[in-house]
Amino acid sequence: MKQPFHHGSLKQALLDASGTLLDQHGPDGVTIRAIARKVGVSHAAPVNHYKDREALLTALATVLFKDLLASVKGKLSSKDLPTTARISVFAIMLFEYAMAHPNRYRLLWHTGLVNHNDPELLDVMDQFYNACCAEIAGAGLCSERDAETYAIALWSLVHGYTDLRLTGMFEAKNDKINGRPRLEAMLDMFLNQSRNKSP
Amino acid sequence: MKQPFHHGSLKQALLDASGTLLDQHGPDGVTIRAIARKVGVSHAAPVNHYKDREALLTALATVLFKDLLASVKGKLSSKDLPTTARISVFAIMLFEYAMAHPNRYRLLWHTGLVNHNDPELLDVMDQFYNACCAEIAGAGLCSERDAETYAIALWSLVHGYTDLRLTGMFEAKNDKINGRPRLEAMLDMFLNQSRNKSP
DNA sequence: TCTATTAAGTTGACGCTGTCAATATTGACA
DNA sequence: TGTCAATATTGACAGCGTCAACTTAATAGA
Repeated sequence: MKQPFHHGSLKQALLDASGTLLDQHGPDGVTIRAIARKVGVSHAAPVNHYKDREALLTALATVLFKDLLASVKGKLSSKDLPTTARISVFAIMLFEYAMAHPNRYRLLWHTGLVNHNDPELLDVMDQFYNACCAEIAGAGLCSERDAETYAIALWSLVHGYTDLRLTGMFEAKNDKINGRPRLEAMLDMFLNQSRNKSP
Repeated sequence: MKQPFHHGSLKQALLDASGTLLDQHGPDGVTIRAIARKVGVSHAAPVNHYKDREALLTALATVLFKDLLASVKGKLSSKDLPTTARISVFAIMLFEYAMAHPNRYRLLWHTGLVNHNDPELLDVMDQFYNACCAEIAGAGLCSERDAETYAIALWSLVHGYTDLRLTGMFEAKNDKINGRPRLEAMLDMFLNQSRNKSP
């Protein structure tokens, strides 16, 4: 019963191995054959659990996104933070995740490898978006009418900076002020300016 | 003299074919062998002009980036616009370029295919960054000390929204307000808030 | 003008990839 | 025990990037 079939829980093992390969060798290193080798199974075994490489990487991206969302939500619910600080935490956690696990963050948005129309992935991304909107709405930084635009702007700002930075942008320049300090300065700008606005 | 060698100007022909393939089939469709077929040359001919696939795609990305920069600069110098409008033009042109040529925009930032440490590409990206900074500095929306942060924030905002949108984000939702109108609303927010700030 | 040199293009091979069809094995259930 | 379906293996195929060996062509020097 423990090992109901030949391998047992190959599906999960494939996901685990994929995650390791992703961290070590980047998205391009996560090949079906490499995964199979790592798990110690023949090169065609994975097809029984995932239709093709895209399906496997989409599943991996979904798991990673879920983890990220969970840890963000966890951190936000555990601490009792002022509303604008909550937004910063949200943004900074995203950025720090990407810096700690660049290849994971790259996979999440890799259109060539991941199917962003997959319902499961779409669902967790939607939850992420809603969490972002909730933070903005809760902060009361803008009119309710503008909340959605505001939330998208925040997400775009963080994702844009993160993505640019992962390509190496700004690295050659003032790298002591770039990175997280730069992000915090941008958030400061973004949030403080809003506070100066009358409701 | 016109055709100094077998093919003549194979190097340029390879670039042209790559551009067409990119538009039609996306970055993954731009394979060395497909390019060679399109030009009508053997599969190993390109190696005489580009060390490997990465070198070829990096050259293509450099050309595309140069074109984009030129058209942005052209538009900005031709019209006599108020300073904040100039920033919007800058941002909107970037976004519209990506919407008109999604695969080109994807290639520009595709870390797996393009070498973002290439000096030529680095140079044109630097020019782009400097142009962005110049617009911000010229607008006088913030203290000189904050200009760099402001410029990076603007670029991050536009790139982030563009990139998220290219993955299909926000498409299922209110798609009449998303896209360019949403970007304009975000820019409005971003710029107007700054104007309310005392100097 | 003839020849030597070198750049440019061809051919064929290698190992890698994803995917599929055919086959073998295993566990579960009747 | 015997059947069946799920699961894994094997082998094949086409496509890919890249390299080495070879052929062709254009230029440079005598």
